[in-house]
Amino acid sequence: MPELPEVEMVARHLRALLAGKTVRKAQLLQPGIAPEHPPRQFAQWLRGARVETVARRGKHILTHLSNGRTLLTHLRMTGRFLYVAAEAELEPHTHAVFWLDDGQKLLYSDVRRFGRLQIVKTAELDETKALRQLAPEPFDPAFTPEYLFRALKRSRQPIKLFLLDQTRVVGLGNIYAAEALHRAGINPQLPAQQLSRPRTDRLHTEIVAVLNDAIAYESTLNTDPRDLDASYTGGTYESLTRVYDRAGQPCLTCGTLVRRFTQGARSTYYCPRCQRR
DNA sequence: ACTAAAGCCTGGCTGC
DNA sequence: TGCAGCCAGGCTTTAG
Repeated sequence: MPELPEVEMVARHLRALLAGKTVRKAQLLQPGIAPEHPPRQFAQWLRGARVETVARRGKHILTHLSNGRTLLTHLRMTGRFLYVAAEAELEPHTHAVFWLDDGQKLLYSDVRRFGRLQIVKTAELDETKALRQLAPEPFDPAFTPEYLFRALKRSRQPIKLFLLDQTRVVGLGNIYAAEALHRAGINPQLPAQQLSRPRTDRLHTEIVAVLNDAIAYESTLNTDPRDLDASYTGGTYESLTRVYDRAGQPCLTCGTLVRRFTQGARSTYYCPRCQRR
């Protein structure tokens, strides 16, 4: 389940693999993953386009093309790219194929078809629905403790749900939201607007730190750009998790048993001792 | 304006 | 053994 650090790794690897290369031909096999475009239109916009660079915004991957368009990708839960020889068999659940001018092809595969591809004019990127509402990047100077405090004050939601809302904070998913709250010693049920200013500063620090730690860790572990999906299927972030998916096991800080409960229809993990309201 | 919940999907696991 | 039923969860859409 790629969150910001895993998407960052995929974007970096795609950049290394694709920058300067030309898409000879593209094919959309499963139109449902690109609902904005007819498959032929999708293929036409990519054919002959050179990849200028690959960037990331939140959990979206932005592949900038020489024709003034950008391929927007969101992997959601199980989306992944594979970089294989042009004559290689297609992986199961391959929904799009991009033949490159280096004798390789890029596959987009997604078992559950939650992920989405979209092609937009690069000049209109910031106005697209997918990106328009997003909060500042956690590593951007605009993401300050003041920003976070003001956003928290406007919400009565439990803070865990607040952290998952990409219009307030970008990049956290279920795993890193739980980890950031654990590191900051905050109970996931606390109403967002009740977080004090000092604890907001601490939370801000831990959000940035947990994402940075994950990126640093995955960077050392996954150095081959061709391992495009190893960063989130190879058991990387699990090594960083101190509460996520550890219900019934001792908290790594204090030994109290980690608890799990359902919040917003998904599992929240926390330590009842370290994370008081 | 805000929050809550349903729906999208399918593989893997559990329990009968 | 086989199979029904549940679970995983990011995001959009719909309902309240």
